[in-house]
Amino acid sequence: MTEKNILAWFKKQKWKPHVFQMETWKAMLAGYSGLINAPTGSGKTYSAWFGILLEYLQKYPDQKKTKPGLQAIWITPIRALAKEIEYSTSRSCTDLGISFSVAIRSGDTTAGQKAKQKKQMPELLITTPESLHLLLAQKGYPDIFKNLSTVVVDEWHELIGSKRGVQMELALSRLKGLNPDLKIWGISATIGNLEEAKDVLLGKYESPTKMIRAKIVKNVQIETIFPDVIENFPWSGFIGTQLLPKVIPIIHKSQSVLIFTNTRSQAEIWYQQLLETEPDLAGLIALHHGSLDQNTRTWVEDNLHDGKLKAVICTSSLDLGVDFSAVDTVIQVGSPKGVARFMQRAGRSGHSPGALSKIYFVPTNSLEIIEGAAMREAIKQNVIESRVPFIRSFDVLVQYLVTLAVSDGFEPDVIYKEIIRTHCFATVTKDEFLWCLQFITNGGNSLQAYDEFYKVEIEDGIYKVLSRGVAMRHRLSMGTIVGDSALQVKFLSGKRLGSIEESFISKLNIGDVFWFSGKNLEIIKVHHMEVVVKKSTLKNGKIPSWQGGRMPLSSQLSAMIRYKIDNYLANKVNDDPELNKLKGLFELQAKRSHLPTSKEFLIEYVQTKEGYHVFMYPFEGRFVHEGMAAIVARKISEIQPITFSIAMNDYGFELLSDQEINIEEALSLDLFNIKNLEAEIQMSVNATEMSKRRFREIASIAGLVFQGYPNKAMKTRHLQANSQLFFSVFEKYDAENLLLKQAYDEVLDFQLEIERMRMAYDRINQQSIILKRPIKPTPFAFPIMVDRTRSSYTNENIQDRLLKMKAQFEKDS
DNA sequence: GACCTGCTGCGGACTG
Repeated sequence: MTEKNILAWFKKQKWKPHVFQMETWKAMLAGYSGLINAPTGSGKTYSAWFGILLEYLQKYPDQKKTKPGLQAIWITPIRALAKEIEYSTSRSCTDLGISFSVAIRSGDTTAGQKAKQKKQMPELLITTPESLHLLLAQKGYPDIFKNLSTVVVDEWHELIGSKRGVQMELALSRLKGLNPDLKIWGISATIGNLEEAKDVLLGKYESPTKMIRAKIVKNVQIETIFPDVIENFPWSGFIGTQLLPKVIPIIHKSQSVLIFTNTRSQAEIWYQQLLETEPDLAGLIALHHGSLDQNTRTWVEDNLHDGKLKAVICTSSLDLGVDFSAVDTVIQVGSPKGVARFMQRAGRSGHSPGALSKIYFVPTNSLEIIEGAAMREAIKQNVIESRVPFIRSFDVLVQYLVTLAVSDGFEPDVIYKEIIRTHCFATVTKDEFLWCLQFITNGGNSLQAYDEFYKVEIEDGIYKVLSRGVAMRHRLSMGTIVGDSALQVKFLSGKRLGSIEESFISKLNIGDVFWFSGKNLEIIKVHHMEVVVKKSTLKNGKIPSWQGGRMPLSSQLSAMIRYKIDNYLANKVNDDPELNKLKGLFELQAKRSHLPTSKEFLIEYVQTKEGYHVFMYPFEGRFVHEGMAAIVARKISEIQPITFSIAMNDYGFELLSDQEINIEEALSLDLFNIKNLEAEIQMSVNATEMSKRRFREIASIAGLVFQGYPNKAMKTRHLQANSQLFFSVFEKYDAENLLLKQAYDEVLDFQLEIERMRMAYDRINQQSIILKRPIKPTPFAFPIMVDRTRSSYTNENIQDRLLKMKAQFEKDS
């Protein structure tokens, strides 16, 4: 059995291996580590898989007699993908007559299967980052990995920008420590920082590395769905069902459609309205998002795979995963927020190499139409976002150290040398590492009085967990994904439908009806984190919303939007029907105020019956705007005592006050000349409050708070309260706590996007400021104003209201 | 006059 046989097999399959695949095999056989960059549907799995197989055949030509144990590990970020990899790898073994066993190890793996694996590991183990760490927490784990020669990390672009990526780096550092010859291969879709992605994955070792790029062009065609009359299209809003009548014919003429929405509630709304307008589609369309029960989701995936569904309305839950070859059309509803995401979604259709991926873009408000043109330009210019890797994530490090202590225990010196070879922990000093050791042995400076934090003990210099209880709890809470605890929705029969948030259900009573999982449901009772429901015959129910993550518009896409406005102003509208369509709106913006070129920075000052508004439009995504708005507000309040309420969206922000604002004077202060951005932020933003919220995740990953046993989730407010308690204790007694510092750093890096803010300030300082005083709010301003009124029940506004009431009271008396 | 925001991912095994 040689390479020849494999090539012959390919021939039999009528499949000619691509150059990049052969390149990969060669590099793997020559002992390289590396990163493969290939689009989905190009055969990237086989590129790495046959490398593994060929090496195995070379090492053990007589494979039928030898049982060398675990040869390779294949990491996938989601379980659904594991099944697909298992299918294609084991099928090719059967076809080729090679004795090479393949098995999955994930949360789905039964105890029996695990026991079997323990006796005899397969040659290829397909697993997740979390399950790999669980293996590292087993007694005698080095034995499992002793013959391991290759680790493949699939979809590395998905992991690199998250703490799961950090977890991966740590596991690899250990495996590399056990076996210095270990080869590591990543597979990644195109991202802006591929070279960095490779370096982060492979760590700092001497071994030779290679980047392999499949030069396969993915043709993406974007078609924006327009309203007939732009004048009737709303200026704000994010649901977009106005255009539903135009989406229906697309569904009918397609074989199978994926409709991506940005939020779970939006998916529910679209599903509901689609059924209402087109009852014939009942049974042919389905819903898929992260809060639906796993069984429902699997059913949808299977039927989509088999081509039995005409359309599925989904969220990012179907961004990744199984190959849905039946899908020939993709629709994106609302802003795609970023180029990479949009490309990923577009790629879910037209799966064969070289095939055209067509994606329809359905804008949900007028201004958003421009994003269709911006996206087309980004793809033309090949502009794509980077995924920034985490650094110095001490929460993950602390968890990892306990993991190793749960197994056979570890020697600190050995592990320190390994972790500083990772990208994430390269700058960790000996002292910082000692801090981590202390933290896991006695809780650090402030928790020494509580023995529950004496998790790890030292025996002959080896750090070990001796308590079975600590070990069990640790195994249960491994991983870096901290979910929001939610209530389970169930029928009386016990059938699960999915989960919704406490805050939503608390607004309803027994007997009320809500729409969820594509059904109208009546509440029978709520107890023990469960909502028991029955089907309702009522037509209308409230639709739940979930407090998920908020994704800002990417800076690449923002830049393209500014560029497209320039194009419009320069009359270069030929390639983009979007710009033609926006003519009326842009003319109104120019008439009432001004349409800024990319060399201009527009500020609008408007008086309405609500008060005095200042609008600014950096077009830099809502996170940056949040920070900028706070800084501008503070600077203005230095010249006149004034309070503002602040609102923002992805295009700009608003400061509103009931007092007149001396905007000229404020501008003369050089509002945007920032010398020390970090200091400005500290003075303007309530960083402590933001960090406190951020700390919940860190406390959970670091094992400070226990999330509860499976299926017995703790209430969100308990978790929140516990982590806040630790936060306050550390603030008071342990200011040097590395986890505390990490919370502050994460707020600056991810919540306020400080680097991006810095670039935005640099740009604004190059621009000329255009101040306009429109009589009425402009098309740019309107969506931001609406955003503010919508959130009028936040604490901040209650405070405002109280103040107003107080003022009123003073006036009356 | 325009309004139904807020994603995804994972998950015990030891001892008798």
